Amino acid sequence: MNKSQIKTKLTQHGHRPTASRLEVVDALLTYHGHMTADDLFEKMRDGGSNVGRMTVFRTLDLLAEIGVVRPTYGGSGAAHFVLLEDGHHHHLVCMRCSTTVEFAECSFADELSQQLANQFKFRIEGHMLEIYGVCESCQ
Amino acid sequence: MNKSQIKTKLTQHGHRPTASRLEVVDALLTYHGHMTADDLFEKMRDGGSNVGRMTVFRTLDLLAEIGVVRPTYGGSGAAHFVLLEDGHHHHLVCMRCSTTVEFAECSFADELSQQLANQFKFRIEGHMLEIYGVCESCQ
DNA sequence: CCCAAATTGATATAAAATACCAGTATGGCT
DNA sequence: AGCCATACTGGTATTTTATATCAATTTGGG
Repeated sequence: MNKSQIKTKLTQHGHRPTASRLEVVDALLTYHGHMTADDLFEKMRDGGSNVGRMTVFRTLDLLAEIGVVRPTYGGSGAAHFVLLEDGHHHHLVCMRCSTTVEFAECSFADELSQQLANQFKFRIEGHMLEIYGVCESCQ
Repeated sequence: MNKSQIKTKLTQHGHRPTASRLEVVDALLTYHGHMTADDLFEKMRDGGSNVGRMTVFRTLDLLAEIGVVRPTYGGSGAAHFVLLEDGHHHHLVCMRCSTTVEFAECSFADELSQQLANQFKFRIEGHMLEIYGVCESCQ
């Protein structure tokens, strides 16, 4: 998912692709997610941006609402946001040190998606597969 | 995963299955997860328990470390803990209102697990599949 | 039974998220 | 183009959530 696709998605959902919001999107794409709202805010500020902290929080919430990012809990007391490229994201996370590595392979089947959509009357838009384990250095 | 299995798992990892910890486990099993640490603490307190807030937090962290529960972010500012029955958990969550429904079907393949374990040198112990969408009443 | 080590829980502190609100920018409208 | 209602912004204050600290207590091995 690139910037212009996200911009379109904002518009489609009735939200304005304002300069501030697009700065947040740029920062997300640059740092490739997996950061807390405050981390992102600080990176942006350090990079010369004037976007306020509140706007970063609100924009991330908004992006979560339209399926661009998804908050996860890394065990650090703050939500981490991951970018849902093409609507999904998969990673391996260490149960001890929270080290996280992403991977592309996905075994989520279309038929399961369809079945769940029918059964629970949800419109399905994406998914995240999070695998837990213990990394090499924590074993 | 029942109480005695969790008790065994605590011992195996070198932790004591103390009365306080087992009270937390009982509460988790009773309310079937999907609660914040404070929610659980209050339920326990209301139920007559004298276990302290800190112990609830610490026990949940401990249980997360040994793979019994997993924190997720429900968009409420606090981590929600889900019980990983048999090491895994699958649910559908609404991107608008955060309504969550669980389901049993799982398409996570053993071969993918093996492949990831080899590739990243992780010892894999469980997973969570979180599917995003919009629920019937939010559509 | 005793002791070292683990655990507990109250309080204090820090960190994260939200509420609020006045000011600003935006898009639709004439 | 200019006006207006509405969306958005960003600072500060507040609330909520999580962690650190530490004395007291409990636990299991010897």
